[in-house]
Amino acid sequence: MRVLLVEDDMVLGSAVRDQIAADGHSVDWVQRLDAAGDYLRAAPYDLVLLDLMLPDGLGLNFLRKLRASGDVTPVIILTALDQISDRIEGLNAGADDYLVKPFDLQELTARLKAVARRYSGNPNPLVKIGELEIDIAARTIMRSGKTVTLTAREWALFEAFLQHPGNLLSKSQLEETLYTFDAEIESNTIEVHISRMRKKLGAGVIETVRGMGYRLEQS
Amino acid sequence: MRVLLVEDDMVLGSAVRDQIAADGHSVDWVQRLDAAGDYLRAAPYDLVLLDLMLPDGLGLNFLRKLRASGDVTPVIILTALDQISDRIEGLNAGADDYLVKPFDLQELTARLKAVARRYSGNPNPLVKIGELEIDIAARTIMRSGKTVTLTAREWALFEAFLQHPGNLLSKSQLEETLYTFDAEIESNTIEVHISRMRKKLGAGVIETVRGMGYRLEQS
DNA sequence: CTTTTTGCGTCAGCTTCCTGTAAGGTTTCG
DNA sequence: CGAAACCTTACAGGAAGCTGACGCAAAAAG
Repeated sequence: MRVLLVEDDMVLGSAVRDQIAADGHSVDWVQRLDAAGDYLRAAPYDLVLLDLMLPDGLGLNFLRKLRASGDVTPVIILTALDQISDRIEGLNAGADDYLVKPFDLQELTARLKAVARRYSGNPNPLVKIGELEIDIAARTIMRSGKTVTLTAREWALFEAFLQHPGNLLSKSQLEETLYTFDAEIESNTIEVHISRMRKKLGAGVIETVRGMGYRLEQS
Repeated sequence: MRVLLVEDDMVLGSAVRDQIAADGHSVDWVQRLDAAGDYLRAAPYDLVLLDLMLPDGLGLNFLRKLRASGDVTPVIILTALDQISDRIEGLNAGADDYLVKPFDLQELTARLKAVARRYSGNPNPLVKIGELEIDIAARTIMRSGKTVTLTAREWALFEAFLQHPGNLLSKSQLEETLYTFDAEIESNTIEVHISRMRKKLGAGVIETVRGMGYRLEQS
């Protein structure tokens, strides 16, 4: 993986560069933002590590311009700012992840791996059920090549099935995964969710056992 | 997934609660440690998010006591401390993971998933009877590799046999497992159910003892 | 801020198939 | 042989489940 490191602190920069190199990636290290722009224009990178440097918004502006220009290279921002609002601002500006200084280098390694997995090659382990390919970590389901999007509640239910493969789950069990106190729901909420999921996942994935509950098809 | 959030900061707490809810989980949010103890005693949770709040060690003590009491619920600690040694102390106290404030909500989501996944996937014990493999928790019966599906009533009867291995069960006893009230059934309902079960489970599994009742084949 | 979209709980009408009953066949045993 | 006990099949009724529609509220878009 090719990494561009934008960091003005010489000590931190060299430490990060060495760590990334030790992880087996190639690193270009620049100290200034305008130089970073040149590097990005010259060659493609798989990841940019961007130190926001000073809280004057220059780093964020750089990131916004980069995104506005259509560049989708994953960016992890490094920041000493400890306000959540700044972090969110960074993510809104188009960052993919962040690291708060001081961070330890193992954490950096972990983030690198995560981003690398997310954006390149074949990533997380897949669970296959019939014609479905499920990436639990990414919350992604592919159904014969097409992406299936589940809502939050639907995912919660689907996850409950995945965690108990082949098990029969009663409606009350499923309700408990959605609601804190078993509110003795006098309606068919679960049935409706199951119905909506079946429409997305296809028939035959979730089996009904009359009077007892539901079960996920195995393998 | 059922999550207990222990957080005294109202702003951060509500943000975290909303994020967890958006991920499709149910959340109970308490502001004080002793309340957290009550909640944990009252109901099982799949995960505890514990803010250490102040660096006076109270949160860590709470965690240590929890572990000492035999509770193994996964715990992620939230901490403002940015010293690696403090994180290690938290992990030693029995935490499963940690998040350093301020943290990104997506990060929280990722950790939730990771912890939830780490603690799932425990296979159920199997009971073997002849060529049948029975998973009582999953309410699943495998007959020479193929899944056998029993209806609600059939499973209720089968469970009665399983709970009294080798015992002879009279028809009236079996009727009582189906009808809580003494429903004085004037027909051959049990016989019919037994017949239908034998068709699914195979001959020789349920033995008839003329004039007395039925018995499940041993071993 | 207003408008539009989306998620989700509820309801009502429809469909499915479980289940109790009965009727006739088969086995067991005096 | 005959009666009692049990087995098996068929069937109707109704409970359990399915799904399109609606409304509200929250989020996203403008």
